[in-house]
Amino acid sequence: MTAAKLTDVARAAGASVASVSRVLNHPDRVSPGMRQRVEAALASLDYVPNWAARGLASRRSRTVAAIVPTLDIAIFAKGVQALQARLEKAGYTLLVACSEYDAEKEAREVRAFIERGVDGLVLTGNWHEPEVAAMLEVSPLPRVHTYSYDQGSADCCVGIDNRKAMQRLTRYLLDLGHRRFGVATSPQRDNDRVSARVAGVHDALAAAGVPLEATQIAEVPHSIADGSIALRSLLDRDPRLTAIICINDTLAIGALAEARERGLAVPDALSITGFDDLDLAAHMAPPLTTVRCPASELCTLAAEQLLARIEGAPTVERVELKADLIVRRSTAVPAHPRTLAPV
Amino acid sequence: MTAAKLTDVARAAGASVASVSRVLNHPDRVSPGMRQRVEAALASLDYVPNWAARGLASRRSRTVAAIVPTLDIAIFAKGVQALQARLEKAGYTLLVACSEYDAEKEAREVRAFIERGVDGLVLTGNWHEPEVAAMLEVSPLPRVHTYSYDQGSADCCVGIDNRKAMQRLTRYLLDLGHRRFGVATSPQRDNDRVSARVAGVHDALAAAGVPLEATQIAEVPHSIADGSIALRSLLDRDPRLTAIICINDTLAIGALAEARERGLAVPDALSITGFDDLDLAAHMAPPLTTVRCPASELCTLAAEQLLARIEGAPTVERVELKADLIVRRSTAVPAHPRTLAPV
DNA sequence: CTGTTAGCGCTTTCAA
DNA sequence: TTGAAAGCGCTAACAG
Repeated sequence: MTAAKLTDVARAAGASVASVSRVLNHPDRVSPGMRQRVEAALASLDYVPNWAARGLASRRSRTVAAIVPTLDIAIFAKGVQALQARLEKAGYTLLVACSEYDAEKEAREVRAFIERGVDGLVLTGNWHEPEVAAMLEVSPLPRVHTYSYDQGSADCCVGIDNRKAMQRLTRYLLDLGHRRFGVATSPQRDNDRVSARVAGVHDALAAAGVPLEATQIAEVPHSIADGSIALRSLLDRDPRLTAIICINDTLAIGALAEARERGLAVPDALSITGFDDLDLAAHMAPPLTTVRCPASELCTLAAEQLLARIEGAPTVERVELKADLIVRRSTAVPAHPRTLAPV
Repeated sequence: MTAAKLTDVARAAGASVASVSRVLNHPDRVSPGMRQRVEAALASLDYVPNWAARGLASRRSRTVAAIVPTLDIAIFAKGVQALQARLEKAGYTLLVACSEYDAEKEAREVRAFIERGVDGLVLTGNWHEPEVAAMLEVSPLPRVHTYSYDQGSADCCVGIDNRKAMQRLTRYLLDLGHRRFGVATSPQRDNDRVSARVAGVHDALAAAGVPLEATQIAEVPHSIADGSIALRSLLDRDPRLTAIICINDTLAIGALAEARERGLAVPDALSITGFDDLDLAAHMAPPLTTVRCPASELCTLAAEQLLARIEGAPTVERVELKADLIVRRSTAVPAHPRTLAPV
């Protein structure tokens, strides 16, 4: 027994395929009697629409694609989860791909999704290979950039102001009395979130007249272990550091582990901060001071913006979510604050 | 300028649409000269195939769907990541949905994906709503069940033997001298991985003649905080517990945090174990004793099995991966071992 | 090796 | 309100 198609339903209901199609897509344009007969036939035949045929005829796929760097970082996994949930509610399905922080791979994936005929695209960050913009120029597609808010973005973006948030965090550390900082970061290249965060540190430090040498910055990959490595190299270069700013919680967790390993008490001997506020952050030993990146809300909003655009909303909205500073117990007044003029 | 279609390319290349289609799909069945001309035309026209049309005509979507409970648990996010990577390599795209541990929602999603015309389905676990089997009976679809290995499964499954692994872990604890256990688990209902793990604990304990009352089992939801709650209720009911078996690392991390909160030294005063071996596990304080669930390998393999089945491999393979016990520093000999006959 | 052609299953004018 | 019919863009017989 092969799957029933529209003609079968039409025959069973004593109607035309057009009418059946109508009760499926525009039930209001059909008389109640007809609707009833057709619905009965639909049900009795276990009718299942063919997506490809529908897509071909209607030139819409009811599919949205998201490209994130990786799903192996909770903040993105959580975002995809939220995206999927919201999109599903609207009858859309979500395609996912990972760029692995490779701008060229991202561009290839964008191309593949365009071919694939998706109705919309969710991208991570505002910076992409120029080729991406070019492709989207040729086949204009509703799209939204997520996670970072960029006032100047030509497209719709919903995210946080990473730079500002990091300025705030740095200032908090400065206020605590810290003057010797180390920063542990993932590669800044092609990553506007990360580079904005590092810029935020520079901003705040420069404003306070506190120097930050190149040797006080460790750029490492993305794993927890890399956080440990970063702390190690930072401390090896300058054991007098009193505060380590990690550009995300993952790195911070690694740094915390390394500090423990070295017998360095956090926060008494060393303050460590993260960024993102993963569920984990609150459960570390000690609980991590960090900045909350509201991934779920952010992506839910992004999905809504995208949906609106797909259904024809003309405006390009840029939405900034706030990124609160969450002070917990991984930060404190430095053990031996150098006596300096207040900032 | 609207997108070029096959007929345009054919005209430009002075060939028939069939030939163009051939160089696209079966380049080997075409003469080199023809291929060259067509490829030139393809390139000069920036030809992009229409996925829906292709799917409709070929009755294949080159799309695979995966349903996982959530992406908010690293082990699943990592699996989806691996799935996507392997599938992408084979020219397939991945659709993702989350069941949120709701068997009925999972069934609805299966239905939606069948409608959607996916070529294959990746499911989590071996247990599903009966309706799922029924639907897959009606529209037979290559599918693979992941994470748990079940000898008796009628379908292809690739996973670990959760029960056996947990028996092993429990025996290890028993050998250490523990006799008073608590187990922290997520809901067992509709979840064969979890229930198998709990069964494994029962097996090993029963074999050793060590009792496990209902009060020694705390069933909580899935978050880290729930792990803390579980430990709290377990200890409140019986402060003499010396070992807490958490059915996954997430719960264990919560338990660890709670132990710390209560001033209970791990492992000296209390041993705690996890399951999964998330990246995190090794970086906890103390590093977590756990069982490794090789999510990436597992899902890569699952993707390959599925691909093989889609391309026509007839056999149903069941693949068991080994789940190693990873002993770290969250477990030790109990502080006050009761003197009992050796197990 | 190449071209002709008949669909794939559905949506959507256009008439009735 | 309903139906007939013309595609949507592509693949895969089939014939040459």
